[in-house]
Amino acid sequence: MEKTYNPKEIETRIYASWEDSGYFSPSKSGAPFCIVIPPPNVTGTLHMGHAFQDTIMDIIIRYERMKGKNTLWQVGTDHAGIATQMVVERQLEKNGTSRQQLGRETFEQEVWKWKEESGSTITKQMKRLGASTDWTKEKFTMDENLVRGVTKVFIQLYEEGLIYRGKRLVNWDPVLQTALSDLEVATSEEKGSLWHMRYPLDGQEDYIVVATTRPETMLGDTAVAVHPDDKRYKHLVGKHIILPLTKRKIPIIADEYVDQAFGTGCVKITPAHDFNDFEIGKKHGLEVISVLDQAAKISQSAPSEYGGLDRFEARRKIVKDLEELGLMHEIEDYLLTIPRGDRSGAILEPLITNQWFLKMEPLAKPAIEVVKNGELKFVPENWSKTYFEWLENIQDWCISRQLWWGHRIPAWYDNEGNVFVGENEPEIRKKHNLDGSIVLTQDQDVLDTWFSSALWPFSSLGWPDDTYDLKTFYPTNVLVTGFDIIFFWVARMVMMGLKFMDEIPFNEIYIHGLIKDKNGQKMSKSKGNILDPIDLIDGISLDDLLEKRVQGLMQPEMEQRIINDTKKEFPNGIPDFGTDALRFNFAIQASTGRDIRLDLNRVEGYRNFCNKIWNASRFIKMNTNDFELLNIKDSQGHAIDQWIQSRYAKTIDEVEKQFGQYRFDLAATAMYEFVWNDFCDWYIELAKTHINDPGIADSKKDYTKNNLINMLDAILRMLHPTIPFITEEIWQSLNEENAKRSIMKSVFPSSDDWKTDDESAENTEWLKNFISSVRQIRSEMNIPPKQSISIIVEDASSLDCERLESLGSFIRNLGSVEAIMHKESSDVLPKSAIALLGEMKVFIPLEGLVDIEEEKGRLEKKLSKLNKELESVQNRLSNDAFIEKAPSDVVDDLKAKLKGLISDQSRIEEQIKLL
RNA sequence: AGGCGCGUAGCUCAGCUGGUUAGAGUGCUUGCUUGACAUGCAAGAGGUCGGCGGUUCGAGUCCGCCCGUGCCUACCA
Repeated sequence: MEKTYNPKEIETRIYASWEDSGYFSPSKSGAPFCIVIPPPNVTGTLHMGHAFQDTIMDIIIRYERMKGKNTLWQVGTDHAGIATQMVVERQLEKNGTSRQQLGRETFEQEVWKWKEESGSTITKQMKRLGASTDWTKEKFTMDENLVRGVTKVFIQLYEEGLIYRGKRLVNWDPVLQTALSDLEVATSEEKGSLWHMRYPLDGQEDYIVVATTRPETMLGDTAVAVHPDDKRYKHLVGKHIILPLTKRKIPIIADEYVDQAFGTGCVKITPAHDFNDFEIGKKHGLEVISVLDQAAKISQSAPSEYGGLDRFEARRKIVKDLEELGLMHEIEDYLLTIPRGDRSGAILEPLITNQWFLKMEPLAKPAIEVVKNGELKFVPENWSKTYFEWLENIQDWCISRQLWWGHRIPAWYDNEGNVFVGENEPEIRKKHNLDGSIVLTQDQDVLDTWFSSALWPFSSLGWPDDTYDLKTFYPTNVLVTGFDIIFFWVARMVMMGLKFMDEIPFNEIYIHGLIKDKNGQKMSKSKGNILDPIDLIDGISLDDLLEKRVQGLMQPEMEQRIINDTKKEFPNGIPDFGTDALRFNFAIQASTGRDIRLDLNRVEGYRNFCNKIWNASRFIKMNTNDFELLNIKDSQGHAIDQWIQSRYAKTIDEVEKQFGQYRFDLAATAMYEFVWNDFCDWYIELAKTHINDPGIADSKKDYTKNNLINMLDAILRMLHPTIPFITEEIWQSLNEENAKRSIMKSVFPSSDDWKTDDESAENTEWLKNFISSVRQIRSEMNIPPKQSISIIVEDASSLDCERLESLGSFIRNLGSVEAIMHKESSDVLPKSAIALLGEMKVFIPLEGLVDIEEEKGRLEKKLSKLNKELESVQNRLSNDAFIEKAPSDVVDDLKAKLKGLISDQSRIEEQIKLL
């Protein structure tokens, strides 16, 4: 072992050896256990959220693998239609071309090229994180079998009447020029205006006032609506107004949808450009006039002076024109909800277009049922509520996208517009008996990316082929994901799994929190607060970090702020913490909360933890002749050995319990505390004394030496799922046999492996308390650590005496005590500091060491603390209701405690008097 | 508007079905070049658990209201 812990060197070397070993592949023995990865965007990079999620999945997989399961962590990436197309288009733009100039086929080739170039980034990052995914089975959502799967699913759903095509109002992104599903709409509150416009009544000199946030849509108004009970307007229902600028005569209708209290109580109805208006239009048989084209420019169906104007230019012109006509009643500042595309950020436009839809209700019902009946569980359970809420109010899913990158919709049209759905053109011709004279053209659209992602749990395992993986691993065991994609992905996978596999895709859904920055802000490129997990692993200079954060900013005006914030938060850049430290940090932060704030100070703390493990191992190596296990006759060992074993057994039970309920934070805490506090701070220190005690026979010491090695081995195996690299490195160096194997294929420890001797364990607890008391006095009395002291004990029980006899050397060593004396009744006690240990008094003579007054002060402080507690205990015990109603063991415990407190109190008081 | 979550030490967070003196990491103070580790060791200070009320023998924990804060869903022009 190297003298210093150097994570980087260890980690890259070890990952390569794992990959070569083939250990990530299923062992094909034992019960199957499988996780499919939420496929990241193929051209993306790994962010902190991925790193966190991957760490959790890897902990689970490594744990189950060590438990002897036949494990598969199925890995792969998503083609991410919109995101990827956008990136490539931006690149083309830089090179002075566009997808339109290239044409569809060339463009697709360009995307594939880009995918090949950048697709490995995320893979490389995952490897740095130690992900034990089976890379030989890596899938991509546009792989051959997945394409076949998507087609098969589409055809079947179409044939069952669940997929249909229709001219509907959809969320339209005028920048990307594609339809989006409801889920891809991100609404934000933004400042705007509410324009109150006068609409002249037909044949009268009067007008009514309507309010709108979007005056440009007035060109497409086909009615004005009022509430049927509204007395102000009752007489106008059935009459008409003359729509300004277009001179169109449109009716005044009555509909309960109208809120009388809002604005004037009159609503303009534009069925082609508003979802509500569309419904009202349908109900009242209104004309649908679309006045915007796909780029959100005014279309030819509007008066020619507006034709071709961008929607916002049109707005300004219309407002101006109405003002000139004296028809603008009032303009009010207004806060409104703006729908934006979650990818492009463009303001969306409700637009009438031909799209493909999937009927959701029949699919949603069984998906609700499996969670209701407990077949499928959310962890934490509460998330099922969110899941139900969405599924119970589900809308049909617009699955077509006007993109070039994705799964092409398997539908063809003839010249008359007849639709044929099938695997390919020849098949369709055969099936429908269409001869060569009939021209068929394929639908130009592709499917929503989530359509193929919904099949992932089975398509990634080989479906529609009947593969070993599919047979063995479906349904998978657990899905690990964030709450932000419960609708997008989780619910849809459940629906598709039930529909096409007749089984749920996974038994449990573990929903974890989202990684936020130090200030609780979501990490995003635009905020400039993103961190690359690799930069926490390898470290990064401030300059490099700044460069990364301001590169390719969408809003360059943010640059200065980002630079300032970054300089403030990371004045010296980020140090290299290593993968294991980052993983341990993720594990210990993985509690049930929704936000996980990254705190580099904590990561540093866990880097120190790794360093601690490293050095403890070095110590053991040095003290055991290179981890050499000795032949021993002693089967029990010393009390300290029994104690650490029993602590270990408790810890491993705790770890298993917490892993079982996805509380990686509690498991990690238990491991941390055991390793550092129990093993390093106490056991190793005690073992030093034991091993170096010349009065003890080597045969006795050998047990402890072996125990150090065996405990280390068990600790490494316990820690391995969480911090795989350092544990592998040390474990392989334990002996020659290990060097040829891997800790990842070793057995996860069990408490059954350790006999625990409570009596020995208690002796050691007593010893710890004794040493702590001495140290406490030394420290509080400012007795230099090197200065040896003598101690005198009084009122020692026979057990105390026995323990002092057998464990005295530890006290002398760890407390810098030169002599321990028993006070005889005739002895005169020198002025001393006192500690109480049960019935026993421990005196430290202070002559020549410290001021007596100081000890007095110390005791008085102790006494006042004691008195406070005593008071509270007495109060409770003097309460009859408590005695009567509280469980007897609680009462008994408290009574015993009272006794102890009273004894301590009187003894301290006595001592104060003595001083 | 509805739903969900959060508010515990300076900071980042635990605290399970209510029961000793509310814990950890980090930071802070004091003392230590201890033969594994100063990425360390030992000791210590620091909290009226957001507020008010209720249930209970007993509340950080359960209930209600309020304040602050975050997220999700929804058709107010």
